[in-house]
Amino acid sequence: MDKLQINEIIWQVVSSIPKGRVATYGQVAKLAGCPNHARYVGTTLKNLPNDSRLPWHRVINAKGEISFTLNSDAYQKQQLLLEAEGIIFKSAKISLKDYLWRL
DNA sequence: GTTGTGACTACCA
DNA sequence: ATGGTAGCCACAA
Repeated sequence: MDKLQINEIIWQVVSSIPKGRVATYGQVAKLAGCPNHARYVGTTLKNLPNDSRLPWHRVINAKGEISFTLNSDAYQKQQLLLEAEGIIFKSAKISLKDYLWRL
């Protein structure tokens, strides 16, 4: 299993996250058949071209937060994309964890 | 080969 | 609940 295939699987898993739901890096790694590679998922997403159609914004960390430094422009961009899908987590009662992708 | 780094996690105090 | 820490592992320099 070479790494190009791993990337393809990761892309496939990410693209299969239902709209309006989110998944953690660990979750994606696991579904891709690579437990303990949560970090690699992040690196992979980082390498994505800007015009990629992949819903990378639906991938968050295990704490149920966006994995960018708070209020960085990348952070705000992701938050915007999420809100565009109806994922609002600024509310006191609702956090990103409430949108976790469950099978 | 070695070292440092990171869009991560699970534990533990 | 919260912060620190130790695993984790691919990748680039």
